[in-house]
This record gives sequence, structure tokens and C-alpha cells, in this order.
Amino acid sequence: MDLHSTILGLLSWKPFSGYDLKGIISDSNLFYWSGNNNQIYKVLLELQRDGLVSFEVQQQQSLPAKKIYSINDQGRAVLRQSLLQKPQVSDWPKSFLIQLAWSDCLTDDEVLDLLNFYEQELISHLSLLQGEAERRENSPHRTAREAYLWRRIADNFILATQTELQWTSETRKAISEGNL
Amino acid sequence: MDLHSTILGLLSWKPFSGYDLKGIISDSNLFYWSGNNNQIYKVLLELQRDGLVSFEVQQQQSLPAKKIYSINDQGRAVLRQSLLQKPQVSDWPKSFLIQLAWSDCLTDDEVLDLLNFYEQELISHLSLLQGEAERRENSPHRTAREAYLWRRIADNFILATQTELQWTSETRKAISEGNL
DNA sequence: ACCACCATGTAAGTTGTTACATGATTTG
DNA sequence: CAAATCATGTAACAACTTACATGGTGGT
Repeated sequence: MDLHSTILGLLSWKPFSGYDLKGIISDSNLFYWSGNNNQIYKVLLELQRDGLVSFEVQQQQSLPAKKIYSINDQGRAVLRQSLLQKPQVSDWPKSFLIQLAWSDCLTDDEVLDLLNFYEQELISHLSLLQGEAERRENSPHRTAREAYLWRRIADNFILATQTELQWTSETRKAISEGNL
Repeated sequence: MDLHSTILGLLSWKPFSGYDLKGIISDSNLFYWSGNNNQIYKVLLELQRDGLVSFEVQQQQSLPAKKIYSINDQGRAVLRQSLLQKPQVSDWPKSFLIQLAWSDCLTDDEVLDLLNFYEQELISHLSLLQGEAERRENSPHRTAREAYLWRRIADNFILATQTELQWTSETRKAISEGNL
């Protein structure tokens, strides 16, 4: 699942402009790309060149014109293929763990400060995720199954963060109490 | 925590050749880079140019010579700074969730196949992680704290995978039973 | 004979990031 | 009057990947 498929997926939900996509991608936890202009506009041009999407220019009074991109049948077919790829487990960068791995360079207090800070970050991240999950404005609900899966996706982030939080607080307690 | 810091960290454990580092990095879950030659040898040259590491050539009979890299005090100082960076929560890419997000393009059976496959992948990944955690050869244990933290790091991967597995099997059950 | 391992490195390409450029409009 | 928002795009750079090049050794 790369940015091409991500954008095709979003367009399979509804038509968007490049600017819309940029906002959605950079705001969401799920679509993790930075949402920088360069890539999104480039990918849209490529998708159009490959005949998977098309756009209509929508003029606006007192605002710049938009290019509203829509997916076509060929785009939907390509998307379908990428959705059917064998899913693989992705163990990805947990840079905090690398920090802890070389903690022999740090004092006990410095390690505890790191753990405390990370714990606080997780707590505020968690409440952010929970807030988003309750609001739930920007998710598609074309079928009951889709609505259910989008709830489950939000839950996945929350569960992962809760697990990480519990791990962190246990680790912090063990370090601070010297129970190694 | 980028590749530079990762390599400095490994060298702060013990001296390694580029080839050693390549093996360690590509084998480990923690150091997630692909461990391709190009980057590792390039980073080693940069670290040496910046005066953070040095190397000795070690001749071997019937095998090519090695460059054994060692970290110096300046390197340790730079590493320390990067270890003291404020840790940030990384919501890393879960491409499987993006696949599920656009499942409206797929049939119920196709979604179930994906969930089943992913579940099996997680199960085998989990037993791999657990096996590694039991063997535990390649971890430093200069202090009790370091040994403890390396155990906890391994636990972190296991816990995260268990959480993901439970989430997946619950989701699969709900979809297969139609409890949306 | 062929493949994998050891060991270093380079070339060519893709992908991703930050920052810039333009220019009207709205908000503080 | 500075700033953020809307909207498109480009330039320059950094990071990462795959594949190639060399060449001896050891296993099947």
C-alpha cells in the first residue's frame, strides 16, 4: 500500500482536489504520509497520465480554481488489485525503543525522564485518538461493514497506544524501583 | 533516531565491521532499516569523516580484509545527545489497515481471506519473536539495567503483535458472523 | 557446476522531505 | 498588518532501495 493506492482509495470514496487530499492525508493517523504537496500533486498527475483518474476544473468566486479528481473503472480495478495483495506484518520504526536500547550512555534519572516524557506523550496521544473516534465525522459509511471496519481501524490505533502506554508505565516503575 | 544514531549505538556496544552491521540491522526487528550496503557503508564513511568513529583494517587468511569500526569519545557524545532527544509517539504505517479501509471494493469473502491470512502471518511472526526472545544471544548486558531493558524491548514487540493478533481475530469473527 | 558466505564498495533509481513561488481572501 | 486558509505547483535535497561489481572460500 503506497501513496498511489492510498489516493486511489480516497478517490474511490468520493472526488477530491489535491488540496483536499493533502489535508486528509496529513491529518489522519491511518494515511501516514506527510502529505506534502510535491508528492500528492505528482501522484495525481501520474494517475491521470495512466488513465486511472480524471479531473474537472471547478471555478470558485473569490477563491482559486480547484481540480476535482474522480476515479474511473480502470482506477477502481487497479485499486482492487492492490487491496487484494497478501497483507504483511509491518514491524516499523519505534525510535523510542532504540533510544532505550543504548541507555548505557545515560544515567538512571535520564532514562526515567525519557520514560516519563514518553508516557505523557502516549497519554495525550491516546486522548486525541479517543476524541477523534468519538467525533467520527470524516469516515465513509457506504455499508454497515464499511462503517464497522472504520470503527475497528480507529480501535486498532487506540489499542496499540494503550498497550504501548501500559508497557511504558510498567517499565518506568521497574526502573524507578530498581526491580531489574 | 536515524541510521547514523543506530550505527553509533551499535558501535557503542562493541566494534563492528560494515558487514557485521549490515547483518545485525537487517536481521533485527528493532533496527528496522533494510540494512542495504549502500547506506551503511556511506554512513560509516560520513561518521569517520566527522571524526566520530575510526577503523582498523583486520587482515584474515583466506577471507577478505575487514574494516573494524570503533566509536570514540566525540561519537559517544553525539550519540548521547541523540538518545536524550524528546521521544515522540510514532504512529507508523499499518498498510493492512489501509487495505481494510477501502474494503468496499471487495466481497465479504475477500475481506475474510485477507483477515485470515493476516491472522496467520501474525501468529507465525509472534512465534518467531518469542523464539528470538528465548534465545537472546545477540543482546548486550553490560549492566543489569541494560539487560532488563533489552528484555523489555523484546517484550514490546511481542505485546504489540499479540494486541494486533487479538484485534484481527475479533474483527474476523465479527465479519464472519455478520455482527456489525 | 552452482550457490551461499564473506567483505567491500558503486550506480541508478525511487520515494520522501522541506522550502519556495504565486496570489487572492479571510481572520486575529 | 501579520497570519492563516485556499489552491496549485516547482526546486533542491535527503533518505532509501535494488541491483551490480569484484573475488576468494566452502558446501551440496
